Amino acid sequence: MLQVFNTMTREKEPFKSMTPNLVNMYVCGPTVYNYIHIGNGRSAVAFDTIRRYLEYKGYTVNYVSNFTDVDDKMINQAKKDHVTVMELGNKYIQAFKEDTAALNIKPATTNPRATEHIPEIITFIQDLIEKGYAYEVEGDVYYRTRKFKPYGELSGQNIDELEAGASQHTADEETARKEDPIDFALWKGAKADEISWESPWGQGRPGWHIECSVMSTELLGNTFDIHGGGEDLEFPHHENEIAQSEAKTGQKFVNYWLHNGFVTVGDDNEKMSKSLGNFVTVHEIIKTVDPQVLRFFLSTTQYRRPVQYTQDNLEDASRNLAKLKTAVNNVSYRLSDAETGSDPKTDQEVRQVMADFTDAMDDDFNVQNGITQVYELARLGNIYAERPVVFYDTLQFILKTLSQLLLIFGIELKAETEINDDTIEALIQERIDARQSRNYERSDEIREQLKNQGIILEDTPQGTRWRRVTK
RNA sequence: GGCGGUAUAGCCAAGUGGUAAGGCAGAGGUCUGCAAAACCUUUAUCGUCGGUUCGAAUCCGAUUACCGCCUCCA
Repeated sequence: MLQVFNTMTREKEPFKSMTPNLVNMYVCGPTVYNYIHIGNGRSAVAFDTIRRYLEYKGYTVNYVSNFTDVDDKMINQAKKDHVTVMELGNKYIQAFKEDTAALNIKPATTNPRATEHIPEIITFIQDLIEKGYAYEVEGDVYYRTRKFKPYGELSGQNIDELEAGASQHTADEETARKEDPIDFALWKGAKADEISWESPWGQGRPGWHIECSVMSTELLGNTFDIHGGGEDLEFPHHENEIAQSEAKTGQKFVNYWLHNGFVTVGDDNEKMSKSLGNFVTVHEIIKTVDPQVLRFFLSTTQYRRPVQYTQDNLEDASRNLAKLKTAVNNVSYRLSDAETGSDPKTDQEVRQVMADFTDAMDDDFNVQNGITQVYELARLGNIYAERPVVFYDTLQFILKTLSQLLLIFGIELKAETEINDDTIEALIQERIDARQSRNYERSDEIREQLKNQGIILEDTPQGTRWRRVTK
C-alpha cells in the first residue's frame, strides 16, 4: 500500500485516489523568463519519478503542470531583452521542453499557460468578489485573507504571528492600498505600456497565485488528488491557492500536498536560486555532463531530501550508473549462447527483488531503498551471467526487470551489441587470433590501441567482448 | 520573533526499541597469459548532555550546528 507524506498533515498517509486507477495531479511549473536551473530540474525530475512510479503501479496519471508566462519578472526581462512578454515566454517554454526532454522527463498531459486562461481567471476573481473574499482598489483586486478561516493550515502559520516584511520583499506602495498587509493580489492594474488584458477593473494582468487555482480546478476538477511543487511554494503560494480555490468552490481543493526539497550548492549547502545568483542552468550543464547522469543523480535522491550539487556527488552518480550499464551488458552478452528455458530459482530471486523494490517505493517514494534493490538485481544478473550454462528466458527476465525498474528513475539503458566499424572489428578479430597463437605482445598492443579509441576489451570464457568507455 | 527541516563511516545514504542496509572510494582475495569486468571478504556505536527502558541511532527533555519559509523563488 502506497503511503505518501502529506504536507497538510505532516504525516505519511495511505494514498487513495478519488477515482480508482486514475491520479489527477498538478505540479507548479516555472516562470519562463530564463532557462531552468538544476533546482527547477530537480523538481521536475522528482515529480516525473513519482508519476512514473504511479504508472508502474497501474495508475493512469493526468499530469498538469503550468507555465507562468506573465508577471513582474517576465515583464522586466522582456524589457531588458527588447522582446514582447509573449516572445520571451515562447522562447523559454521551448527551452524548457528541450531541457526536460534531455532529462527524460515525460511531457505533461497538459501544460497550461496563464496567458491562455485570462477570461477564466477574470470570472474566477469576479466570483470571489461576489462572495466577499476579494475587493477592488484602484484597478487592483486583492484577496481578503482573514476572511478565509483555515488560512495558514498548510504551512503551520498563524496569521497574527506572520511578521509582515520579514523576508524584505514587500512593496510599501502596494501594502498601503490593501485593507490588511496579509492580503494578496489577484489582479494587478497595468502601468503604461505593460502587457495587459481588459477586465471589469480596467486594463491589467493576473496575480501569480490565481492562475494555479484557475487552471488546476478547470483541468482537474474542484478537488483533485495530488498537488506538488518546491517546498518554497508552501507559503504563501500554495496557501493562497487553497484560500482562493476553497473560497470559490466550497470544496476541498487537494487531497495530498507533496513538496520537494531544494538543490543546494557550496560548502554551506545554500539553496540554489535565481535570486541568489548561485545557479547552474540545465541548458549549460548538459553541455559537459551526460544528461542521463544528471537525471540519475537527481532521481536517486528521495524527493523531500535536499540534493547537494557537487562534482563529487555527480561523479558518484556517474560511476553507479556505469555499474548498472555494465550489468546490462554482462547479461545481454549471454543471450547469444543461452539455452532454451529458464532457471526457476533465479527467476524467484528476481521476483523477490521486485517485491522489495515495491515495498521501498511504497514508503513515500523511498528511492534510496528502491535503487538499492536495483543494485541487488544487477548483482544477481552479474552472478547469473557468469554461470557456464544460462537460460534465455531468465536472462530476458533479468533484463526486462532491470529496464522496467530503471525506467522509473527515467533511465533507459541499451545494451551495445553492434560496433558498426569494420576497422575495429578487424582489430578485435586479429587480437583473438593473436591470443590463440599466444602472441600476447601483439594482443596487448591491440587492446591498448582500442582503449585509446574508447573501446575496452574484456576476455571471458564465452569469448572477447567490447564496451565503450563511459564518460 | 514565528513556523519547518537536517545532523549516521573518507564521501553519498538506509535504518523509528533488540546489539548499525546499500553504493562510491580504500584494503585484501578469487578469476585472468596479463588485464578488464564481475564476485567474495573487510572499514562506524549513530552532533552533544541527561532521562525512560532489561535494552535506544531509534522514545522524552535540554543543548549545539547548519539549512529553508515568513508575500521573487522548484
